[in-house]
Formats: sequence, C-alpha cells, structure tokens
Amino acid sequence: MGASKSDHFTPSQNSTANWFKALSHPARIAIVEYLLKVNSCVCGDVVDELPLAQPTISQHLKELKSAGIIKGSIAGNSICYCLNIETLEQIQSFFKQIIDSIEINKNNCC
Amino acid sequence: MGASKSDHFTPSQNSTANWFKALSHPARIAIVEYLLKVNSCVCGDVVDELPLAQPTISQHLKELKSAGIIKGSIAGNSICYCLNIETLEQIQSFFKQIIDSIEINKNNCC
DNA sequence: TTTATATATCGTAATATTGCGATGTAAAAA
DNA sequence: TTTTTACATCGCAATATTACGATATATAAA
Repeated sequence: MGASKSDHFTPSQNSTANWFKALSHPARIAIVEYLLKVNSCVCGDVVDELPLAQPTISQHLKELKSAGIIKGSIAGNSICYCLNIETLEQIQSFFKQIIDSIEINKNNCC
Repeated sequence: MGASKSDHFTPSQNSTANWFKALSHPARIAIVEYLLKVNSCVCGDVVDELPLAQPTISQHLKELKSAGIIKGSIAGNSICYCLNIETLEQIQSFFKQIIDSIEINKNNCC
C-alpha cells in the first residue's frame, strides 16, 4: 500500500507531524535561519541566498507558510516573509511538556 | 532531478532537518506520545498501540532511534525503548534560540 | 501601453518515504 | 533440541517529496 494513513492518527498527532514535516528539509531550515539572521522581514532575496532555483524556493516558502512557520504579506511588487513566533512558541511548548514530564518521572531505564 | 541536494547545505542544517524528519510522521509522534504516557521504558508493546503492522512499527522505531529521539537497549528477548532527553533538549534549545532572538529584535513587519 | 521585475503555478522526471507480507535472526521457553 | 516469542530486514508496490524549466500573473517602472 504505502504512505499516509493519517486517518489512523489523531488530528493533534497529524498537525504536530505537519510542523515537523515543514522543518524536515535543510533548505527550509536554511530559510528559517536566514530569516533569523537578517532579523527582519525579507522581500524575496532568499533566492540569492540558497543554491536552489526560484520555483523551488517559492515552493519551500509555500510549505513553511502553510505550516504556519512563517508569515507572508504582499508588499507591492514583492512579498514579505517573516517568522511566525506564535507557531514557534507552540512547537517549543510541545517539547517543554515532554521534557518536563520526563524529568518529573525519572523512570527511565535506558 | 529531484530530492536531497543535502551537500548544498551545512552539516548543522542537515542534522537539524534530520531531527524534524524523524518527527514528521504521525505514527512517530504517536510513538513519542505513547512513550511519554507509559512513562517508562517500553518493551515492544508499541505494536499493540498503533494501527500498523509490526515491520512498519519496527521501521519507525529505527528512524526515531537513528535520529536520537529515542534510545533502545536489548532486554533479553525483547527491546526496551525510551525517550532520549538529551536530543529533545537540544531541539528545544534550537527553538529557544530562535524565539529569544526574535523577541530581542522586534523588527517584524508581518 | 510596453517592458521589466518579482513571485507563483504547472508539468514532469528523479528520488525518497511508507506499508506490509514474507522471511531471517536470536533469545526464551518447553 | 524443538518450539515459541520478539524483533529486524528484504523486497516490492503505492505514494509523496523535491527540483526545475516553462509559463502564468501581477505590480512597478519606463
């Protein structure tokens, strides 16, 4: 058969996995780090920063945006992208819950 | 052509992306959440918890393990799995750096 | 209006992931 | 030793992702 089967998991599990899917490609990590480095919204110059063609970058940006990792708004001729802190905080809180829960109950044997 | 091109990105970007690739499937999120719920090392009963066949689970566990998200140790006939807190803390710190950096410089326009 | 610039979308080839039956392996139980 | 139990690996089919040339779209500049 193959792939997906997302109906067998909870909506929460699916959407959590989607966050990570958006971050699972080095080009998209590079985009996130670039947005962080330039420390402001970026109008298109991501294409000059990465060794990928314009349609490919556009596709990666679209995936980051639809996962809520970045926001984009039209600025005249171009588009302004920046990190979406709300989502990043949600992801961080996912890890915080896990880590806190592990530390509270030190039952680990490995 | 398609896929990969990981040589065009830094080792750091690639290994960060690998963490998230390991977490990018709902079955693997379900495994992580199950390990958290049972709050101890688990000797194999993940198969009974998920709607997937044994070889599939075995594959998912392998991916989580090779990304360092979980640890596994041989316990006689079976294998003991538990979360790897070190890696989870590293991932959390990746987000902490991003969030702190955004909050320090509120140049965002979106 | 015409042309340039910026970005998105389409179509398609290459590649990677996913799922699982069948089978292998190795320790435990009988 | 034989059988059972627990898990891993192989091999393959189905599906998803990735990359990019070609092309569409839409605003800005000339």
